[in-house]
Amino acid sequence: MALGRPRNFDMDQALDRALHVFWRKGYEGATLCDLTEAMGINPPSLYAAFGNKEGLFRKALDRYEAKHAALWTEALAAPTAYEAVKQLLEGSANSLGDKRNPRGCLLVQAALCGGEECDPVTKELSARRDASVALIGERLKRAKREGDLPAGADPGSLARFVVTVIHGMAVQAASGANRKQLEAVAKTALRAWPQ
Amino acid sequence: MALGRPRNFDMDQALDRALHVFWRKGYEGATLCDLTEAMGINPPSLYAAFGNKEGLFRKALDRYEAKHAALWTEALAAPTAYEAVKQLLEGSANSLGDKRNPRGCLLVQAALCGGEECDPVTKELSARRDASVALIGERLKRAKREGDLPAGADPGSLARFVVTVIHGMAVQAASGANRKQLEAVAKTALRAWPQ
DNA sequence: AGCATTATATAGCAATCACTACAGAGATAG
DNA sequence: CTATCTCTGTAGTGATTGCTATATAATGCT
Repeated sequence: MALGRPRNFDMDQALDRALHVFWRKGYEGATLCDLTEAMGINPPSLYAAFGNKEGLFRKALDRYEAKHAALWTEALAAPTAYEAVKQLLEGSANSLGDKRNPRGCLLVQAALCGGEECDPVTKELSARRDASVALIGERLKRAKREGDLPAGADPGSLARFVVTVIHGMAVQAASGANRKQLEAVAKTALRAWPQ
Repeated sequence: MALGRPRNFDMDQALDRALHVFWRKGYEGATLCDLTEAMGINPPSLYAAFGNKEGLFRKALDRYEAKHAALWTEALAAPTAYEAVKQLLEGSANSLGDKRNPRGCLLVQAALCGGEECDPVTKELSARRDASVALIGERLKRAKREGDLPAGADPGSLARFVVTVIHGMAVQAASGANRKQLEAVAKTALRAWPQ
């Protein structure tokens, strides 16, 4: 067993609470007072466990992505590229329309921009959003090789379009759009599929 | 002429400078120190002219929208609904890809979420974004009455889709997407047009 | 000139920010 | 038991936040 006094709180639960705060208020908007209160711990415990505010945010971000990983891996494993994108768009609409969660998407609204002190966070979020473009792009390149996409189709542009719509839905969700409206957007976007 | 000591700075230029700061750093991220320095004035002058930080932001927001009004009015005045939406999407791609401006869209990134003190700003931005959905929706309803849209088309959903793509492009632009990539997204989105 | 009025510059306000020094509590090891 | 180690709660750190009190400068009116 570990030496010294044992930790008095559950890491996963505390991280979930922190995630919830960052999700609602963004990186800059979430104060340490907000965070410690929601996590049920005092500042020294937070700093001992997570380093600092940015470290806590990165852990919460990992947790956020882990919760959405299933949707992405399952969607991208679909037999056809169209089916994969359909699952991504509809799954995103469904998730963003879930009223049990805070509105919107953490990767979009936590720090689209901000003061200088949150520059690394802004860059990190940007990189993770770009990663999803690359992920879909790889799936669509494979589809093109397999003849699952018309010869004229551009996997890169198509991937960027899909992610653009998902992030646009995240903005809509942040404004209060409901699941039905988001599903209609997803359905409309699918009409852009080549042939 | 006005009574008392005349103002020593140009309102429009100062507002442009403030807009630029809010555009890059968002509402919370822009400090009064950032703003006064960029505007070339001292805090008392700012407060005398604009009331407070939120008042200044609202004025900057008006100025931002005024600069984009031409694109919208001209696009919505196009003879067909398709041409109107085409101009909106391509115009947005062009504007968001302009490297002379800060990245992204002020209405999206200034305060998608935040601490409690910026709640009215978040709501104001949300309302203005919704207004653009309504604006396009009205144009598309007219198009349907005129037979310019198929009977099965839903003007409301279509309008929300268009705005969703534009806001998604704004997120892409905030991450550094260039004009060419944004134009490709706009082109792909237009394929979703009914019939 | 003298007064009223408005803007400016200096300087600093209370409140809040992210973060930490310190002492004690709770565990293991010997 | 004592020694050692790590976590916890209290209480606060200096820095920065949005904002303002005060005195002075610059104008028009009489």
